Amino acid sequence: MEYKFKEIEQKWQKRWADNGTYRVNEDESRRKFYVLNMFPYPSGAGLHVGHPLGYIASDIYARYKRLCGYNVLNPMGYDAYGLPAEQYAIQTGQHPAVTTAQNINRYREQLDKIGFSFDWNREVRTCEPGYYHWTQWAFQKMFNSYYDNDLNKAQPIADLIRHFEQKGSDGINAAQSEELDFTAGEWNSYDERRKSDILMNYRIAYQGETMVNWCQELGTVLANDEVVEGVSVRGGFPVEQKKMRQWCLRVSAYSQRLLDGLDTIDWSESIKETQRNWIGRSEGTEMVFHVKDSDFKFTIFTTRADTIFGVTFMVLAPESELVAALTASDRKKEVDEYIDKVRKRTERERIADRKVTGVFSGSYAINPLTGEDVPIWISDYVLAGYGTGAIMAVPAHDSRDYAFAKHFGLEIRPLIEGCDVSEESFDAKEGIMMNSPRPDQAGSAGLVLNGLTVKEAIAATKKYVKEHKLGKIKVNYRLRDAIFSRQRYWGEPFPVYYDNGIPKMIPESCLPLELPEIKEYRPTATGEPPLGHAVKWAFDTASDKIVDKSLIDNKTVFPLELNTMPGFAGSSAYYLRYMDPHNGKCLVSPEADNYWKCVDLYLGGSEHATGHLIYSRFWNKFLYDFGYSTVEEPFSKLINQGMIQGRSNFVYRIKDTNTFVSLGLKDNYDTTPIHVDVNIVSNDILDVEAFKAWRPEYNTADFILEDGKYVCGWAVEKMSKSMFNVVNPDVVIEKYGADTLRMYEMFLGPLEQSKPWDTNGIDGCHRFVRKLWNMFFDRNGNVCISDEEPVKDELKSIHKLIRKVTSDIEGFSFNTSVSAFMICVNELSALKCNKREILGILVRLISPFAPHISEELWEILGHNSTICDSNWPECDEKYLVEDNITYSISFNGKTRFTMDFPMDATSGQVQEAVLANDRTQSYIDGKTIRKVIVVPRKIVNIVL
RNA sequence: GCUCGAAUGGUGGAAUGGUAGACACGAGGGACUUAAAAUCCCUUGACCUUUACCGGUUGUGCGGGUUCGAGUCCCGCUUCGAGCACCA
Repeated sequence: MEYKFKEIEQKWQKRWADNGTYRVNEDESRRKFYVLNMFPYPSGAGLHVGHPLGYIASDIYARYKRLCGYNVLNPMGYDAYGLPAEQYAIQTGQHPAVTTAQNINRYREQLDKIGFSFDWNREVRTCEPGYYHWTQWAFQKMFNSYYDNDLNKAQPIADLIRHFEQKGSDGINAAQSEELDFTAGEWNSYDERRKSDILMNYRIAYQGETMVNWCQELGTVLANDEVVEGVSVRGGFPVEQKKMRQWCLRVSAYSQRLLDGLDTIDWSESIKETQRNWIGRSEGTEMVFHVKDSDFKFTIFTTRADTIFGVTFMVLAPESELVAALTASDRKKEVDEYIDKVRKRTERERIADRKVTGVFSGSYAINPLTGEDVPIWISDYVLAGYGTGAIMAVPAHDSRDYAFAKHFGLEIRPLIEGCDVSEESFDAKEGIMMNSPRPDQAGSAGLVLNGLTVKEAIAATKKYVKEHKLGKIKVNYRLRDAIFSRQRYWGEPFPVYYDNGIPKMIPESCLPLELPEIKEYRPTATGEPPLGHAVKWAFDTASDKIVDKSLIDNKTVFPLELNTMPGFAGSSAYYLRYMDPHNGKCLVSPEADNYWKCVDLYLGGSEHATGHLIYSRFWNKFLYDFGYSTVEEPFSKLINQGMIQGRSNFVYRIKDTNTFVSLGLKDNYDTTPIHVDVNIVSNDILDVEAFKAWRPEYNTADFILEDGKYVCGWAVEKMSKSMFNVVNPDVVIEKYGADTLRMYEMFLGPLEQSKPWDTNGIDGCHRFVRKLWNMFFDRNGNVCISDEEPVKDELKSIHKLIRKVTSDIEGFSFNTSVSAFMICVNELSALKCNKREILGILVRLISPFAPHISEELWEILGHNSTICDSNWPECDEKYLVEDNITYSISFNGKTRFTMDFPMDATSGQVQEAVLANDRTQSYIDGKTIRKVIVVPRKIVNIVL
């Protein structure tokens, strides 16, 4: 009988949907397993063949786990807020909600054809009020919390306020933007605005002044990669560095926990390393420097306290608040000019163009150990955002300080024996220290490091600094707080209103605050974000939501926050929402959360290593602190599937003609390669007629063929429209069916590796699927299943497969499973096996990979229930015992001959006493064999 | 510059330290067929030897090392890819 994949696949997809086969509920009597894919942003281009790779892999795992008896949660949804829909709206006026819904429908159509076991009943969309309710809720919780460094967790801000009222800032060890110092009396005397400002210093979601790339013309903040040479990429408008009040999340408070958590989860080492890098923990010393002839003092951060005797100048970041205080009056003009110049440059430009620049402030600091005067400079190689924005410069042992010193002719004082600093600095943290001032010298202050190793010297200096109260040991992190405001329309509105300019939360009972309709998606004429167009919304909603309408009498200021949240807001806790997606009372019920706990297997691209995967870990830790999430790390195992790249095809046009020459002959001509649509090329052979019809200009094209064919060239490139190398899964399914597509995507190569989509190999997988199908039918197309007892070889073949596929799936080695299926089907076909028992095992093993055909064949085998409700076959090792085992006998390292030794069928042991033990040395025959090395189940080398 | 990966036939890729190249594609040959499609069988790393069978040499980016035995482990390179990058 013919394998009609289209009918079979439609039949089963319909049946699964009608019967709710993949609906899942919390069931305390069964073990749970939570499989999750990073949900997609539904783009207008639809899915290409690379998108489903991870979904297929996770679906295989989910189906496998289900057959193993687990209650599997395998949900899918959409990250629906995003820039493309908004930009499309600006161009066309089409509401982003409309385009997004269209795109989602298209995605769903495409996904449904692939035969996933998603529980669509649990779908979430981040742009729906029922969903973003909980994004807004979490934001409010963060606003109402601070991070207690002693307890190492987030706490209600009310506790902090109570502390301020009773004791002021004394005894507070909280994550903060800057160090504040006030008494209870002072706090109680502050007005509301002052109190609000102070609390912002501690809140986990806070408003802060941050440096941003501001584009006046576009009316928005731009990311660094949207700015080139001081102008916006889009439009070419000038961009300036500007301090702006923005909502931020105090992610940095969680730095240490984010770092420690990495040791508890099963992620790839490379992605953990990326995150460690991003968090950037560095342990060092903060030291206080007094300013000469002044009461002023400032703090620097260094990891090389040992180099204190090599300090020959200090450097401040241009943005540092210290600059104004430390600039001498006669240097003010030059300093101002320098600062002005620096301000115009974006951070990116600063990094790209590393010319040494700087200016002398006119002030001197006093080295706390030697009492020496040290000139204070200002330069943009010091960053305001890291450490204290000020450094002690040791040109001999830091390459950046070295470059600066060389450029401005400052002293370079080496501290390590035998190092040569005439050409470059000696940065390595190794060697023996020298050049400390002698103990009897003025300024030695009793610390002599000479003769110590760098490591010892760092420790000694730290100890000294601590004992003499010159500073303290400090851990710094590179991780910055996340800027959480966007001047956009298509995002979650902030549940925030302003009362005389003081931000306040809309009552929780009034959430969600819904996004209004607007007519114009650009910023307003007055420079407000797009939501500024929704004047009525901004006032009326506020008055609806806030009981006291008298709060909004001042109509010169919008009472609602007009910024929206960034893309990562909605994707930070969606895995929790899937557990209980329709709950209107809370993000997730404690019962559901307690059952599903965390994601057991998370699949997604590695491009989210420093974005989503940090933010959602932070978000979850925050929720965990308040008991809203039961597990501290949300994703216990992470697999990063590789990207599927495009495989482009080229034709070669002879210059200035309309003649195209085949690949093998192109070197005889002067040709230009031209991308050709991969859909009219098959196995690199061009469909010449389709090519002529492709574009009008090729209508009259001539061809120089080889062997009667036009052979195209190829290259691996990103899959994109402009390369004409996009392959749509629908087209593949139309031609081969979903089961073949699924098999082939897995067969293509290791899951975590990037690889090009090469349509050439798909025939092999299709052939395999058909071969499987044909095993169930005789020559006349009638079902031909036998109830005879399986023979030994059949049992052996199928149990080998059980063992292989089980371990492959557990190890995410899906490509080798597909090979194993092919081998097994070939073996069984050769044996003309049509035994019901064997085939039943076979289709169950294949079902996670090719669910439709498996269901159909399962039915043909006479089962009433779906294959999803069957169980995973178990391997019985007794069928795998070899009859005999071959040993190679080596002589001086060369294989001389091989011998077969019989094996005991029940014990699996070799029936030769002399070979009974593993890896033993034995003497077989006093004359010739000296040593026997036994490798179990494999080969035995007998060295003569 | 730093960190992490990777390197195996014409191609995608297999190989708990134990017969390298499974499986698949492509290619070549053959069977069936009026023909095509489909299907099936054989060959397929390179080189040498042989009429043929048999047999041999060499071979996993490069150079060393450990081992009876290395694609695999260790040391030192080369190249490619990814990420971070003035982080004191």
